[in-house]
Amino acid sequence: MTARGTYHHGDLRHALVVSGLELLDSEGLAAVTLRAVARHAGVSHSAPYHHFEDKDALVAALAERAADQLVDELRASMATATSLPQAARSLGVAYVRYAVTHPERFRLLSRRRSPSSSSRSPEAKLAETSSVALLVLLKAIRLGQSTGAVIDDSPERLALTAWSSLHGVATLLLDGLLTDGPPTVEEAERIAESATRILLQGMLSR
Amino acid sequence: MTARGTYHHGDLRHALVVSGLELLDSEGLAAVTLRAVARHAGVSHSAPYHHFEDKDALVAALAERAADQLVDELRASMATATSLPQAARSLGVAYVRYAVTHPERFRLLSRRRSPSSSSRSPEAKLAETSSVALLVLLKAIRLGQSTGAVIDDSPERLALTAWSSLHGVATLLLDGLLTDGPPTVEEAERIAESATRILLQGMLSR
DNA sequence: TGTACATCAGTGAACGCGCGTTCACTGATGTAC
DNA sequence: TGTACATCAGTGAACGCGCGTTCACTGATGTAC
Repeated sequence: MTARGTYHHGDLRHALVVSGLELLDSEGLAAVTLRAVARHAGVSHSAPYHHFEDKDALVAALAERAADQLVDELRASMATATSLPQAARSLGVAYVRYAVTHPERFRLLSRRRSPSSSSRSPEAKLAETSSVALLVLLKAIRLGQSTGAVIDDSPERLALTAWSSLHGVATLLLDGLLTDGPPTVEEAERIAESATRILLQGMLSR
Repeated sequence: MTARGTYHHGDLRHALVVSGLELLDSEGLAAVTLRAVARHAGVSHSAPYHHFEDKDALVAALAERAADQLVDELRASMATATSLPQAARSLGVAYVRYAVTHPERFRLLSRRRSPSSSSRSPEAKLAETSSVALLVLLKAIRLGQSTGAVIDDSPERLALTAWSSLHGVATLLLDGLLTDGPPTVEEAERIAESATRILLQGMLSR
């Protein structure tokens, strides 16, 4: 039986990821160093090398976890929707809410791909994240077009425009440019809902 | 008479800013260290301290220059427009074009305010940058509303939605999520124009 | 159940690195006479 | 025009720091018998 805190056999990898996420959330990506993560987990600075090839691999694991979480929340937000437009609206709000409630994780996911990065996994996850959201938007738009409710434009272009707008809302909220002081979740949801509504209006036939 | 390269009396400060911007453009913000900038300018690593209080002050100067440049380009883009909607469209394209042609400068300007940062100047500039663009959007929207062409919604909300969308387009383009590979200026302009057009449609009365 | 042993997760000293910053200096610039 | 001098921009050695990574080690875990 492993005493708590020794981490022998198996749970240190998980503990390091948790420590890394806590450090990321509280002090930002720059504070996520191998030594700081090990320190935070109560372990020597060389211990992580038994679980991660190098620092990049640890950060990649953090990004992967963050991406999983975002995907889960986006999926959950759509679960209760009873119509596709409503699902799209919930998705938009959930996306922006994730950014505001987990700003550093959102920034980590938004980082550009570094050339020749060690692991491709987090990038793949990010692409998947985009795909999940874009797929819902596309479905809503195509359905709307088939009933004549949505204007006759390229559905991909419409979806990308909506997606861009939500990403812009999220980014500007994090930069503090849309609110006085740090945005509250309520403010963020209200702004996201408003933006989504205007976007939907712009895509409806007249 | 000062020999070229000695920088005695006056031009080193400027040369350091230029070196810093070149380093920023070519290798990103992480590569912008005091020592690297001095090296790039062909000067000892302690020379910058005669012109900048510390590293933050240098980076602040880079941000200020980048903000000035962006404001200039936004203003120039509007100069040739003959109508306010056209001006708004030009503004949107110019904003996204700046982001794509100067990605690292755009990221520097988009960074969140650091708490208790040394100089307030770049932040003020960034706010001004937003103001310049938002002001034009607001003017176009209010004029449109006065003639009944634009829907009767909060003009501030409409302007922020448009602004967010453009910022999102710019950010996603830089992250490579809207194109295969690095976006070309032509792709960026086309996407920005398309997004702006859809947004305008959404704001027109039916 | 007990004992010998192989495995391997975690340790801590050590490495080289580049960083920001300080400081006594030096030598070019420009001014007073 | 020449000379003495004050100024101060740029120098280079030095500092402490935290980083990523390596490596010989040790001691707990779990297995073979």
